[in-house]
Amino acid sequence: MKNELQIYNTLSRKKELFKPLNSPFVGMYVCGPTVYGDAHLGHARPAITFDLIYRYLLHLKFKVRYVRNITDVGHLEADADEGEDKIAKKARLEQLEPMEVVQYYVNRYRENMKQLNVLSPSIEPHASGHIIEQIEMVKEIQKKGFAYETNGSIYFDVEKYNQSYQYGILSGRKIEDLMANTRQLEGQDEKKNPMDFALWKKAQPEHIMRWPSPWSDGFPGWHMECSAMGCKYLGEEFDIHGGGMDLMFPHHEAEIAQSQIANGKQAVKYWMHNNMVTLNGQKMGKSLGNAIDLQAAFTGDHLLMEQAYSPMTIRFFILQAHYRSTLDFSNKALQAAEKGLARLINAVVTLNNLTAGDKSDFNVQELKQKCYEAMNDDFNSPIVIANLFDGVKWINSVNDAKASLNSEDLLTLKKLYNDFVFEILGLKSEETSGGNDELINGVMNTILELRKDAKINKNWAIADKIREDLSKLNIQIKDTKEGASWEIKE
RNA sequence: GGUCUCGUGGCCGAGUGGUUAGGCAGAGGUCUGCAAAACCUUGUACAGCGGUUCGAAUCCGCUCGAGACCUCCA
Repeated sequence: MKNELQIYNTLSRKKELFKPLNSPFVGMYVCGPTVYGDAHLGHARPAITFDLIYRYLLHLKFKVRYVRNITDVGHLEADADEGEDKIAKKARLEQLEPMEVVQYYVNRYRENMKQLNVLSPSIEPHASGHIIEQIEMVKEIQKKGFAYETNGSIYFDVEKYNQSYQYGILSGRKIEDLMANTRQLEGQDEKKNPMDFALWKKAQPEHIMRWPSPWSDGFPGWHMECSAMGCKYLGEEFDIHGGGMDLMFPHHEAEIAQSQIANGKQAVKYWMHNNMVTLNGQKMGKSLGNAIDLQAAFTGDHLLMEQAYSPMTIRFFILQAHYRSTLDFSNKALQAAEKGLARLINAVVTLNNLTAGDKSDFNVQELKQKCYEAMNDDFNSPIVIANLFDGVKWINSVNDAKASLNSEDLLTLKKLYNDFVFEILGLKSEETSGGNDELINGVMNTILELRKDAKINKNWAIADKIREDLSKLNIQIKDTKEGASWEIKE
């Protein structure tokens, strides 16, 4: 039973057996970034979560089309500048073309993703490149009678929708509660009901990003893009739709309603939502002003950062928590992740140098089974990692000649770690600085030779001076049975 | 205010009605000329109060506390 993949479906609020609509093909759509600023630690969460899922599905030999959009139009500012697009606002402030801003942040986002070893999705569609598809979808909804026009803007009639379907099934909301609780915002007077959402917005004169439509020169409402692009690239029905929990309502709820009306069916089979990264227990978010940019985390250049943390440390840190739990950021936690990751990676290096013995002292098959069971249980990466650490003890004891593995088990173990550590968890060993520099390597080898001679001659003063002076340069000498090696410390 | 989630040892973080999570830190040890590094061993836990049960940290109720969504948000 646990040999089959179970996925927690937000829609049903329980784990379900994963059965793709058209196995072995899998369609997966994940809400991507709005490119009006740099990605922060919070953005790394869905990126890494769905990268893990993508990698595991590929590992299971599914043929996955993974679509992750770039939102470059359509998000309205909440407070000031009513109706002004986030991208357009940023552009005006910086005197740039909107698409220049988009390109700039897309490039930086991709660079961050690459650093985190996040695989590129199969398709990364821009919302601005799919205006026609969005307009067509709005037309369809209008034709079915679930949209109405006010002053050139089109709104979705939630109340009417709720008469035939259930608005709020994903987030567990009831329309009566929504009626009673939706806040009064500017511009609401165009709507029949406060909870109605915009499908198309007429652009104000100063609004730069605008497109012609049957109703007005304007831009699509921000829920439209995912419905339109998901449908275009994955079909009217597809397997997985992911995103942050904060998108559940209203964004995903609106998507469900739009697609239901436009296509006459539920678009998504499995809804998956990752939880938030928190800082001191509070959600990290751009608008909350407590976000730490990924770049700042990588360089340590931030008030809250005690040191720099490598992209792999960040990745490992995120994978050490289950994707549906909140994850609290702290220097202590990051430092723990950094050391734990080093231990794991070192063990893999050790493993690859091990030689087989005649007998096996460990049950490698059982370990392998446990790793797959953990992944099959709704992608439980923390359990996978815990299992891998159990194996680290084995690896080290074999390395210390305190135990042995026969050739078959050793081969299985090597494949297991290669598969899980690198392919599935997507970790990679980060080359220690200087390791590729021929000049430094040559100099260091000479120095270590001299120190070795000094030690043979019991000239401890020289040996220790070399060690201490190098240490001041953040070069750490490691004496082992096999001789000395060196490493540049952070 | 409404809806929902969570509360695990010094820190992060899994999980389960009865059996060691794991990592980091701390302590002890091996190695070493001494260190460091590495490796080994290892204690401390399930917010509080009731209830169900042979047995609950795990199920139910209440209390307290934290958070998310209801508005842009990963």
